[in-house]
Amino acid sequence: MDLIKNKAVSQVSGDQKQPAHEQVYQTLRAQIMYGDLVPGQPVTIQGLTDSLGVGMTPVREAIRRLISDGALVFQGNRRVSVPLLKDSDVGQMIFARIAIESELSRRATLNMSKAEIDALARIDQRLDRTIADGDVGGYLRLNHQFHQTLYAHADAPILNDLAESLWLRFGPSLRVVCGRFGTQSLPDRHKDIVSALRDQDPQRVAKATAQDIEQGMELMAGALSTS
Amino acid sequence: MDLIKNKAVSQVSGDQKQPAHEQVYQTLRAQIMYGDLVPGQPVTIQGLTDSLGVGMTPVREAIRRLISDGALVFQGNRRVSVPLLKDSDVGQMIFARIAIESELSRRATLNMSKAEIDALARIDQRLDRTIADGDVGGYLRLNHQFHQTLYAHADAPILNDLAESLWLRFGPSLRVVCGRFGTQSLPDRHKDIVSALRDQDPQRVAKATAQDIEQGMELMAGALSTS
DNA sequence: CAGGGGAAAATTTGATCATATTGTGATCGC
DNA sequence: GCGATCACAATATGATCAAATTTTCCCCTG
Repeated sequence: MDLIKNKAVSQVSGDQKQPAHEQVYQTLRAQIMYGDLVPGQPVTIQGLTDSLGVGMTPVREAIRRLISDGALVFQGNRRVSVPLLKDSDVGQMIFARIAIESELSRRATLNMSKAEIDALARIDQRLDRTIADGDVGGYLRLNHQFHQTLYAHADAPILNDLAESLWLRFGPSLRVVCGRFGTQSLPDRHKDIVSALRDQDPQRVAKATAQDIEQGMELMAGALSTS
Repeated sequence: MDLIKNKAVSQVSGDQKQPAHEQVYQTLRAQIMYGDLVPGQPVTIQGLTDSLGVGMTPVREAIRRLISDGALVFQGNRRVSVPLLKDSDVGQMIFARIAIESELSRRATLNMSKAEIDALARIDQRLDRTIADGDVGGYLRLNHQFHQTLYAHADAPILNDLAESLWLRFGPSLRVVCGRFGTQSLPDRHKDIVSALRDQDPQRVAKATAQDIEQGMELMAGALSTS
């Protein structure tokens, strides 16, 4: 929905001479990660060429990239759709996210200045407001931004790629869960993370990150199994 | 080198009407993982269309997928090349591989029948022969096949994807190391893995896998830092 | 005579290619 | 050494072909 709108926005925003296939990739990526596309929903090339106003080659390339990312799945009959997670998928993700993102948090801890920690705390404050307002879209974006900002300081591009790949996979399902249960019940261990960061205590930061992840994912697992 | 040869082979082998972009992807993926392409070597679209005998659209799609896999890197000026690992990259990979692949081993242990363990042991025997013969290409393929076969029994597609992504990233560099030091010095904890599998001891399987990974990766790290 | 099953046509979507356009790097002249 | 021009490679589009799904219509059966 409103795919054309997004294109217009991306044209206005300060993008200078980025190739079209990159634009399409970023646009679709955001739509998937923040749940604008429903799990199970089919994604067609021609539909995107029409709504985005670009040729089919850039669209095809963007779709291929997203398939390799695990953000889209190839359904055999050369149909592509947004993946729907199973219970066992969530279990694997809990394990992988805790392993990788705890390590990213640990590595980031000693690299962050006071100002950078403050910036992180400000993101969390805005996040609280979205939860209070029941703004699901805002919550998804800011929650991702919080973790992304933290992990960026770990200076570990490969681990970062792995983490991003996982976020991309559970994004659509998380949206569904939030839509069903609202934002009130969402856990938020971010206060603990920020506090541990100020103390420069890598172990506590990693532990708090793991708890944040586990609570969020368990909630999702529960919601998916009762669907 | 010999890109046309590979195409011919893939046409002969039992592939029935797989789309060309999938073929190209598989071909390039194998060439990267098993080190037929040297790190730092530029990859051009037109070069591949000529050597593979297909149009540029399938080639473009395959390259995009491999970039998302981390198997190729986009060098900014719309140049694409095989990545060259840095020390810190190897450090991240050691952590991620041990975390993910140990878990895969653990999960696979109780799922494997006696016959399947025997098949794994046979792969390892063939592997020993390639080491004795100094057959680097054969070693890379069989080593991968050993781990891949083991992990396939874990029934964990997401963790499997993550592991494959990592293998794809260090493949070219591993080839370089093997080429420099030969196959004699390569570690092989596979005997321990098989033995622990026969005992149905998940913890020992995981431990042996972690040791196998650590030894191999440390060797690679040492070789890369002295280059 | 009505309802359901199946086959064939039509529409929709995907895959590939050929071509035009644009941007980048290199070379040659000043 | 610096700047303009030239050549080449990548990007993007539209056209064309192939495959799959859906729809429709006819025939058979109850």
